[in-house]
Amino acid sequence: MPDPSGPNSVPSANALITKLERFATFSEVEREAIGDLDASSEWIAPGKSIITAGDSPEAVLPLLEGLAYRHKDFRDGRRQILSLLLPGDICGGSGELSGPADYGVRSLSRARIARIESAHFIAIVRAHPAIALALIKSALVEQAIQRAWIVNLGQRHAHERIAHLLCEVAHRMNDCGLVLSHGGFELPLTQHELGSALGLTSVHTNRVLQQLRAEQLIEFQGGVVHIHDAPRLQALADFDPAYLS
Amino acid sequence: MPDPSGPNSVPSANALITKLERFATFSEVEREAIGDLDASSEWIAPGKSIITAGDSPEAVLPLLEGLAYRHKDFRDGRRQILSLLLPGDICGGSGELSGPADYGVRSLSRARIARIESAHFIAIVRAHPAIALALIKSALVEQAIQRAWIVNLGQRHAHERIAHLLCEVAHRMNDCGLVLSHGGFELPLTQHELGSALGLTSVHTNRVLQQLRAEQLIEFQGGVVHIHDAPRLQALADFDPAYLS
DNA sequence: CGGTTGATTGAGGCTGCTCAAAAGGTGTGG
DNA sequence: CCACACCTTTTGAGCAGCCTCAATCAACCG
Repeated sequence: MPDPSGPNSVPSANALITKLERFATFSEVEREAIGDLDASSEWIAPGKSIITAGDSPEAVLPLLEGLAYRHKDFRDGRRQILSLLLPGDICGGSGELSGPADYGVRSLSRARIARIESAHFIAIVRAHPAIALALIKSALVEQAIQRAWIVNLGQRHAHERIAHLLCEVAHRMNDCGLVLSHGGFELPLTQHELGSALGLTSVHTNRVLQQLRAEQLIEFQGGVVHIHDAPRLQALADFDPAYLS
Repeated sequence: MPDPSGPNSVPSANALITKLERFATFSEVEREAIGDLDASSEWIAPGKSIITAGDSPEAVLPLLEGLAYRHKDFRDGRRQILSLLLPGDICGGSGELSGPADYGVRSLSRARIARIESAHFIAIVRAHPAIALALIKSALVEQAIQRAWIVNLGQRHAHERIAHLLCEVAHRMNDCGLVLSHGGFELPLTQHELGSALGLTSVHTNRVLQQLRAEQLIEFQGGVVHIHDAPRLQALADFDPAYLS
């Protein structure tokens, strides 16, 4: 049944469905239940706030296109980036599902965000066990990623931290089909932001990036990452991609 | 309908049900679906391995009584404690739900662990949307706790880290009814293990604990924690308990 | 009482931080 | 097309929080 491309016939596959289908097989009924998120979606410019700490959007906000990150800011200026969000990831939510956000979310690039009202989201989960299971599995993978960050911040040295984060992102970008033809990928973080994800200052991040560049391991410029020697980078980071799936 | 205390009539309330009921209201049907975990449970001595990294237990292992922790070990001896597990928490699982464990789990005290076969667990989730939702909410809280650890490790100084972790544990212990009559609680970690949770060496952990003790903030000895000045400790840690529920 | 584990103390060193400034890039307005 | 502002990257110098190595002390246990 090729090309049912009449307008409004079949909702276009969106990043959320694509991601959840990594964890479960959905029937057409379930795909329709998640529905046409394009309809509710909105484009956001780079660097804009999607969720502010303390917000209660009363909805679930999946990221359909573009990149974003969660972050926690201190009053005194310290800032920690908590996670990088790729298409299919859920930026956050609240309402019946959870309390007000304990973090903010910002777009890294032009990004498209959908909006599923909390009550509707819960109704979907109640009605479709396959979706509930996929969400649980997806949450478990997200926990594994967070554990990897805990290990990174708690035990690894600066160059190991950078290496590990870039290995993780490279894999996740690949899963999202976001690796460019020449093998690099777009990651429009400043060195200051990269440092905030790694628990390092921008000064130190800069110096270590220069070392890694000098060793022909990676390149990080203009918001594009090139990994020149993946095996050596993975060895340096002690990276094992098993946790990402 | 008081006291149906005939043998094998109503499964005794267990810590897993108690925890999930913080997130949803269960009917008797749902409580029975989770079932009598006592039957499948086993006591484990302190300091024993419950899950070994790389394991695939093909089951979900809820902690019913006692304390445990997840940890990741490096070949070179570095170790990071990833989370503290209290009664009601799920130590881990694998099988259809997730890949092999990327972490190990050890008991901190005498502990009772239940075992729910993966296939059975998935059947329960499929059949009971209320349980699925409670699991999702529970996973979201666990993610929030992990984010707090990321912030701790990435941005806070040693004394702030210790303060924040103890605030978190005090709250969670209280939720589990594990705060002792005199206000303290049992946390049988060595200073070395506490350091492993905080990304610090045991030597530095020791010195900072002495400072906090000297400032009349806390006491940490013989596996028992006393918080002498909770408001000041929370201020030091910039602790806000909202994320724990 | 020796052995083991954990807490404590000391001295010295390194990773990563702070403060400060300069250099390079980019967009805007005159 | 230049001047200017702004942001990011880069570099330098000095400092400090935390680490490493090592030894001692205290408690518990067979």
